[in-house]
Amino acid sequence: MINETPRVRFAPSPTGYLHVGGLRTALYNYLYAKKTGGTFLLRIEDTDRKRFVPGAVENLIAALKWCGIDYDEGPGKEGDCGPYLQSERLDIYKKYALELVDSGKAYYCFCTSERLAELRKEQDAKGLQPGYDKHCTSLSKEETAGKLADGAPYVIRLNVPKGEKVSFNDSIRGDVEFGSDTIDDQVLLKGDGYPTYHLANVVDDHLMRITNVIRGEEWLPSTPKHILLYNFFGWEIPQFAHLPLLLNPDRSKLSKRQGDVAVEDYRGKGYLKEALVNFVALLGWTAGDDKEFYYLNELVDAFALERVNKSGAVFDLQKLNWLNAEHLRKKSSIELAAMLRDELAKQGIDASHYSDEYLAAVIDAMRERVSFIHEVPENAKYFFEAPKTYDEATVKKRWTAESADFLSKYADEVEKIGANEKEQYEKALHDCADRLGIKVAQIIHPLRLAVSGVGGGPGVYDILQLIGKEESVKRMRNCITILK
RNA sequence: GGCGCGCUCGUCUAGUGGCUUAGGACGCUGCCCUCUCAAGGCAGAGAUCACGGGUUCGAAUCCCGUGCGCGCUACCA
Repeated sequence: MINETPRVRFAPSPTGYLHVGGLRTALYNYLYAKKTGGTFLLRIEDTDRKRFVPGAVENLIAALKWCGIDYDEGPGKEGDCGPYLQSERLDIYKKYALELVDSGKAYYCFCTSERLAELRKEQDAKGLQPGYDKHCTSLSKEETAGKLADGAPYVIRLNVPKGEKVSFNDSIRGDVEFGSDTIDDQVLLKGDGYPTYHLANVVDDHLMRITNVIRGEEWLPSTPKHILLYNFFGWEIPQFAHLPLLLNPDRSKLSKRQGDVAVEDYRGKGYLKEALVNFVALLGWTAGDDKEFYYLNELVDAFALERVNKSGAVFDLQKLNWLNAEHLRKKSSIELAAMLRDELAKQGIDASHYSDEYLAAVIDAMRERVSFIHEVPENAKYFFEAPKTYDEATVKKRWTAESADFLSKYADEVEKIGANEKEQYEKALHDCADRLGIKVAQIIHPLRLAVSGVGGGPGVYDILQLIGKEESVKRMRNCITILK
């Protein structure tokens, strides 16, 4: 075990967006670092030039930042281990690859992709496991030097020994063992001079003094290659922890094909960062108690790597939605009012003449009834505009032959009210019902319909107070003429 | 195919040999509350703990085998 304060990293390849699975990996690394007083770094693994996406790194960093996950070292936050973009460290990888060649732990390979394809076909036909046949290890030093001098294209491959056991301990899975015969002579340095993941990852984890490698389970099968590399270099092996996968509803690895996978997708759909982070933290980890509502700082206190599960977890939108509603209810009205203002603009509703106080009051009336901010204008547009239509089912259920008359009488009463207070509206309604000798419900339901156009929502008196006396009366009269 | 990992309600999970008639949460159903819709409260349906063998007085929990699922098997990460 490495005896210093923990140093962990999130090492994504910049694909253009932050995958929610990546978010969870980043989060667990972050939580582990914060919990143990360690350091969390961000390293960008951009070693595949074919997959270069402009702006991807910036997007990734922005997404992490939005989630509240700050790194101690990384792009833009140089520590003493930079640069943190692998594409800027090419000479380092080459140096180490060559070192391995010198010690016989790696070798130059000049095989063409055609020969490799042919080899693969043969192995396939014979039912053998695919893998490089060490063909180029038979080259003499002179032959190799000659080819290199001729400028022949080459790669550098790992020289995997035969008949050995490669084992390591995983914090989540315990001891894992692989036979070296099942490990391919992995390419370490590609034809274009870039390293593959395996080389770059091991070299950087060592150089950056990483103590705990916390990454997705998809890396478990290639870990023995990494172990071999650490051993060949004579480096200390970090403690591994392979996280269970995030799954689609059909239990395959969470993919774009079956729904949203990018943090920005969820952000765009109106999910709160607090809810997303909370939800993703619970996919594969629990403190062991019944607590399910967490803020990031609480997760730091509660987190324990030993309590991470072994099996994959389906990304269940229904539970995410519930958590979003929970977090929505805990946020301040002021904060939500600002979000509501943005949302109104997005939905093309002019809210410039509404005060922050008014929007906050609308939030307070609606917050227990929605899971997302965008549902406020969607479900309660009547706080901003008079209803243009009346919900058919509600009209059928609540509007009777006498409704127009009752409502008209109530409108008369409302006009006489002095203060715009919900108690006043309520008192007026009870008085009106008493005088007419009817139940309050006979006015309330048509009233709600008149004022909101729909059958559900906050208490009617709250609605009346919010939209005000004049507007309320106007809506009542208007409804009467339309539905009469 | 090979290698590896996994397997408790539909989903996320608690459970580390007796406290378990397997607990909680989401979702679902019903009731209560109520001017409506929510929220909240209460209740309910929902898991032969993948299956089969062991070990043990006793197993969801330990061991072995089988099955199923998933991941990896690239000059992608």
